[in-house]
Amino acid sequence: MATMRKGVHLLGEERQSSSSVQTIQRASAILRCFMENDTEMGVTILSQQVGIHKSTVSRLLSTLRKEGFVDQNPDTGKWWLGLGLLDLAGAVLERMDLRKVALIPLRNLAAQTQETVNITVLDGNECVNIENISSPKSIQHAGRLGRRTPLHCTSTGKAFLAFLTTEERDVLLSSTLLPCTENSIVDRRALEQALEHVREQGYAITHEEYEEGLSAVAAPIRDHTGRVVATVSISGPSYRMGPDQIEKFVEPLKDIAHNISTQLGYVQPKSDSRER
Amino acid sequence: MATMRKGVHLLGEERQSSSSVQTIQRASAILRCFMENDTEMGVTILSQQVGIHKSTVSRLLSTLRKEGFVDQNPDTGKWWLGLGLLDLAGAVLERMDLRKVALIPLRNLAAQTQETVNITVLDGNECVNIENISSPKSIQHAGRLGRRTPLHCTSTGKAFLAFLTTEERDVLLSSTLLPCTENSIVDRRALEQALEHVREQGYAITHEEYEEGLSAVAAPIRDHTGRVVATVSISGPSYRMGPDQIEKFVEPLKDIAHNISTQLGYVQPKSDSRER
DNA sequence: AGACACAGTTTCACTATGTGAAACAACACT
DNA sequence: AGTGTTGTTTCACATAGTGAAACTGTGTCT
Repeated sequence: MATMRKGVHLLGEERQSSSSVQTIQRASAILRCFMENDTEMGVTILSQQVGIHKSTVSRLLSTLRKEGFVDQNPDTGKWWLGLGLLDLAGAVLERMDLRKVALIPLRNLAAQTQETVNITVLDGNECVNIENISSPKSIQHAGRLGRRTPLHCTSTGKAFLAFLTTEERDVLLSSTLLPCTENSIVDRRALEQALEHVREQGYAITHEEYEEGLSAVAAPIRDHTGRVVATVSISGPSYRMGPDQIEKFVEPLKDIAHNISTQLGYVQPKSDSRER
Repeated sequence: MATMRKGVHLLGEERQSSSSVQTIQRASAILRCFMENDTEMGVTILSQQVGIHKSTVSRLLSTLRKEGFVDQNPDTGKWWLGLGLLDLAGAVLERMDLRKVALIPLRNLAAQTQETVNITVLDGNECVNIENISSPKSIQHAGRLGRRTPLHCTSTGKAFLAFLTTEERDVLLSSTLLPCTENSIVDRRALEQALEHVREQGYAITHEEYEEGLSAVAAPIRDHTGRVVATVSISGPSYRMGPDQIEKFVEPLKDIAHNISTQLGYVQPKSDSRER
């Protein structure tokens, strides 16, 4: 009673189906906490934020440091994510031939358009950025490695969704579509219509559906099985991405998507009168 | 007695100074195991490689998946590092202003030299690659994000070592210098001499000290305190990096290192007769 | 200086948490 | 059907992880 174990039982918080290891969940929560706050943090603050006793946080951090997942600033004593993470991420990236294949055409596209160019893949119901070449201009869409975006209100997301089966879409869009801006499509029916349009055109456009002032075009990349495995996108501030400008971007974008697809072994099906 | 807990006590394997959390060590070992083997792996193989019971490995993996650290190939059922790692790595990279500042000059350098260009920082007694622009040529030095290299036999390493205090060097070079090739400098005295040369020149060269056929030049980047916080390097196959070619690379390389340093707030100390 | 506040680490008793053996599934070849 | 191989789940057990409290270190008042 003097000792009342407060935070121990997380039973309340959605008991996982197949049993999970608490320590890893906690370590992960700490790492994620750094990401969310995007600053160095001390033990006490961390312990408050993640709801774990500070002595435990201290112990976890010191283990995570030994493993290279976090680092301690020798000046401030505060903690931050460690360079060991780069090593793991590098291994992930290395195994994606997609990335190697895309490198050269992507640089050309970036040079040509002077806007931010990204490659994304699908992970769960989000797009993940696996390659990012930022625009040289100072007003730019600042993408970054690993950044995740929702599917229903981004050009990349729509480029994925459009070429899935209806069943697959149903799974990915099972939760309600949250609006990100006032332009976001939140009605499932309207979305299906938009996707039909994407299929016809072979690329997807968004104007300020995800973020005010941000516009983008994306085209699908297919592998040898014909599946859409990734997307290329060009994104930038809306005032530089008007209809006429987008017009200019579309052809090079589709070309590059097709070029990369071909290198991945994709062969366009013998066209039945039009491209499909 | 029927149950004989075999692998439980790791006490033997170097008991950590301040107590460590076993579960995290194990999870980390699994992640690292993927990196070392550089392939998808099944539960059984993994359990053999890291010396943990397969049921435990299975449980750890399923937790790691929930946290996005690993992923299971739906076709093969085998495991591999997860895209969630990119997210964390992206956060690490994002906080390095160094990287933002270096971006444009680096691309120019890469375009100009047509060889692989890297930026590294120091982590423990290794260099870590935080930015890599690969050469467009098909025979190239393939750097990658997060890759670690030793200090004593790389141009980047020497560019760091040369500008540390003797005490700092003593710490970093406390273990014996292992030869990587027959050109590697393994004698501490000889290394000091080489470093003196680096200080005079303001850049470091290695010819096949780290890997047969690989040559590189590196220059130090300093921050506002004057400390060497990173290096830029150009690396490629030795046959394209002869003395005359290196000669051509040196000036642009030093320029860019200086350019980046200046952007980080470095002001060259009022030169006492020569640059120092 | 001395006293106080705050932040991080270590100790220690306690038991909840993670563990491994074994049973159970789920495939893949014969 | 039968046998081997690989992954998951169950379950009893005790180890490994936990949190309270004590301790250490550092900064900041008056």
